[in-house]
Amino acid sequence: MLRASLSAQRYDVRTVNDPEEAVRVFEDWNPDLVITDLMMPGMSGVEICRAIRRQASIPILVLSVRDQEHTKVEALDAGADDYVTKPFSIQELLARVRAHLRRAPERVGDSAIQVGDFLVDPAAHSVAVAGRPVHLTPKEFDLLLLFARNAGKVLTHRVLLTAVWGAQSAQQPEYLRVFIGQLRKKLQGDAHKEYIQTEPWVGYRFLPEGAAA
Amino acid sequence: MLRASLSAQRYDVRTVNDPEEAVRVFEDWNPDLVITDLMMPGMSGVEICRAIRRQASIPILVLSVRDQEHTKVEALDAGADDYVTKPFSIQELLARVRAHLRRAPERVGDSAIQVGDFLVDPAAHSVAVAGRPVHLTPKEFDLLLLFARNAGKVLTHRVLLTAVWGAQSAQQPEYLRVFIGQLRKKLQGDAHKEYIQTEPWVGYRFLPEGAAA
DNA sequence: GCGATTCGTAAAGATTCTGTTGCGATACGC
DNA sequence: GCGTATCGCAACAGAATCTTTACGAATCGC
Repeated sequence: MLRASLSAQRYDVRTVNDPEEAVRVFEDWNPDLVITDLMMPGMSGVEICRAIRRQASIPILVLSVRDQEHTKVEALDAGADDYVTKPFSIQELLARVRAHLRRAPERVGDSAIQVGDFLVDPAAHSVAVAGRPVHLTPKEFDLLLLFARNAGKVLTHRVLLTAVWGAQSAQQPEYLRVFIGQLRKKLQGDAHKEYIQTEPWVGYRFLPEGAAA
Repeated sequence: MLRASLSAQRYDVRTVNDPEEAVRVFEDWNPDLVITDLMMPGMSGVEICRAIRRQASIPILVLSVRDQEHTKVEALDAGADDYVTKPFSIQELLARVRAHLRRAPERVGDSAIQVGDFLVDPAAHSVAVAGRPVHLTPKEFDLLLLFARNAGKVLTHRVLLTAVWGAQSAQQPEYLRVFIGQLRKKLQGDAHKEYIQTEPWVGYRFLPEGAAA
């Protein structure tokens, strides 16, 4: 029924019945949005959220009969963007889908980013600076990815912290100081370039071209 | 109660009671997320969504006692990103807030302003005068941004002070004197132009084209 | 003209932020 | 089970910014 309604709105829809098929279709097809049930044979919806989040940043909409608080919180914190309790109105669901897709064009895809001296590949979790491969830990990588996607702009402490460490850590700028330091050290290499500028009281700015140190 | 819960999570919260105050606080303060009731005296939540969408792309979360399908659809299509029906669980609301803020860095929206000799870019926190980049501290930048957005108009002391230092500092014109002086010094460069004019007993006027000194 | 208020400028003091280091806890692979 | 890599967290010196004060010059009302 859901499928029919979505198709009627001229969305291109694929339905799957088990997690394995989901993974396969997901990788082959690169959807713009995922709607999943919390109860799936073999893998919970929460695990699905996490699995998708590792690969892509598309909106995830979770459906469930369960209306319990902690279930919702868990799913949302695992990366879901919305949680709709059954039974739900089709019109509402379509409106929510529209709302999430409205944001879609603003989202940078998960393809590799090349800016300035940098090549950042989210899929491979690899980074190269001026041709030289650099090994980054997951948190360092998240940080750099965010910078690469917003090259030239100042990212505030709060934005960086919420994106990498979660909203509850938004008041801990110590983390940032430490990881910015590590990133600078790893990125610098031989060239005496300064890739990450400090904007005191505000945040940091990433210059992929580098600035004379 | 909502305010207390959000503050407890160390969010910086402002509560308003009517649409006019909402607009004022919104413009002065530039929040990262808005939570609004659908029922407000004087302006419907739907209108609020539209009004905010015209200016910014931050997430809007609508609360309401109304659980009717067409109400939800209307709000979501008007620009709301989420619709939560009362009574709701605080934990769920907090989780939804986290989910929306997680997306925040992808929406660094404000576009640069170009007027006269000036290029002011809020996203990059950068300023250039006649092509020459100028470094400004945060307070200086806020001040210049306000001027750039109101080029040619006289901004009163009170307006400037409340915008940059907050309402409680509206009676401290010393701040202004000091910072206007610093701005003039930094902006002037070689060209002997006067960009900020004093309007005695009233305030200051910004002329992006510059006037002969 | 004269007093009162405001304005411009400089500098010192206080405050907050930043970069760095180090250590223990935890998770992971072998 | 063990070693390694990563993360969270605290402490510190140093830097950048903000606040406050002071004083001469300019402006206004009378």
